[in-house]
Amino acid sequence: MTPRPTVRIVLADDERMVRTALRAILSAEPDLEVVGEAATGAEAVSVVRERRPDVVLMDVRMPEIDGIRATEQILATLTDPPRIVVVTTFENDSYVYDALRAGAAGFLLKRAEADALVQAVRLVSHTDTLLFPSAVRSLAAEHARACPAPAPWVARLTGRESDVLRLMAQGLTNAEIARRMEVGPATVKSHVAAVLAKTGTRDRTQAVIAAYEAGFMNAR
Amino acid sequence: MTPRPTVRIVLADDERMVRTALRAILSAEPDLEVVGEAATGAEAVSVVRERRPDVVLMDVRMPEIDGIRATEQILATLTDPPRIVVVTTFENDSYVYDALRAGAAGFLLKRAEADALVQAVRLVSHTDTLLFPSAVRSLAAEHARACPAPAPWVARLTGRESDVLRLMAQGLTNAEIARRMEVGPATVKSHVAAVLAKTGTRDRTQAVIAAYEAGFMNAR
DNA sequence: GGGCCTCTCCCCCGTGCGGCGGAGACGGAT
DNA sequence: ATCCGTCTCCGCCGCACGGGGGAGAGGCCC
Repeated sequence: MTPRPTVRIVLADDERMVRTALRAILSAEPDLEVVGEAATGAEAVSVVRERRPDVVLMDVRMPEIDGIRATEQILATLTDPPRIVVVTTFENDSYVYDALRAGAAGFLLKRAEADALVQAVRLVSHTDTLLFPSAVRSLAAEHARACPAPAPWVARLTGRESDVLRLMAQGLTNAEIARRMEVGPATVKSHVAAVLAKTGTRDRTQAVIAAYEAGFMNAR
Repeated sequence: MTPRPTVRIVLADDERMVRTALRAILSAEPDLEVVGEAATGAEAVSVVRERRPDVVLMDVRMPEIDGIRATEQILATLTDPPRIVVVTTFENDSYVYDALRAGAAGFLLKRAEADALVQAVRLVSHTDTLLFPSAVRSLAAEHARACPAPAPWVARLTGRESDVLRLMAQGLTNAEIARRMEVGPATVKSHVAAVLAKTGTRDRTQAVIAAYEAGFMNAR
């Protein structure tokens, strides 16, 4: 393997014992170096600004400023910011999503084995690769929910009917749709009726709901 | 670090050169051993069944059966299945989602550095940790889109107004909502009017759209 | 006691909407 | 040549909906 440069690490956790444990694990590796610790989110921001580490292990729950906000602040204020790995106890924590949105480079469970921790830090330090607990599965499941297989009726809509439904789903009245499509209002009424029939709905509101639920609005 | 047991690996990729390159990279590590190769999805399934590796590096695009289906079959038919890492070329491949749904333990880009590859294999071989390319960001972004920060008007709705909007967004008429809430139709009309005012919409359809766009339907 | 908000309910009125039935024109299938 | 699907448009009818304006009961705050 290529000779590894030293990875400079800052630990942010409000519990001293956790920091000590992490330091012990990481310091045992010759290529990893803990260059700073912080017990609060605010402290984390200033310590990172000062020590310029390669990687930050950030606990989510901390006094004053939580790990998510601290992550945001670090990424927003520093040029060439460190890779931030968010650490938490429970994997179905909703913090996962917040952390990702905040720009965290990785996510780790506290129950992870020492070995995994060390390799995770190395991995995240020199790649754009995110690493992740099995909580990603729920993310993927959520994605599946957000992008359901298009309902059968979607394929049965004619071109104009799709256009009409799309405009309906933007809250336009029949008259507005007619103007937008440059056809007569009566034509729009016909298309709307066809859409209602094919979607099995009784009014435009239900049709719009069907469009959303079918992921019709996400397509194209 | 703890003494590492040997990680047995199967490579599945339809291009011989890719397999050769991966084998060269992985074999350079004393603790990694390539115990089999496959050029098609079907072959991958049988080779894995035969060699019982710890980790499979699976290309998505392969003849006969693609990597996703092969992953599904392996996970469905084998007890104590290997950890499967799906490999692809482009990171915004929609295969990412399919791979996760199929139960892949990890996801790697072909452009990943050798170093990252080696560590990824080690990491995935002995943890339940998924590792991931920056494509996760798009997943997270998608999640953010599906769960946008609630629009300011959401907090301004009273309890009953929220109830009414929720039922509106299920396609119910005012009369149906009234029955469902066990109040008079006139009451529902009042609440609907309040909802329209607070959401800045002009009819129930637009209100329902606002509810969907604000992630109001995902809440609770 | 007096505001203020919420929930409840009433009236009238105009209209956008959806249901019904029909029709002419174009084009592709057979 | 015939049928079928699509797009275009017409009239009529009933009603659910939304706007406007109001009102009483209960709770909360000061």
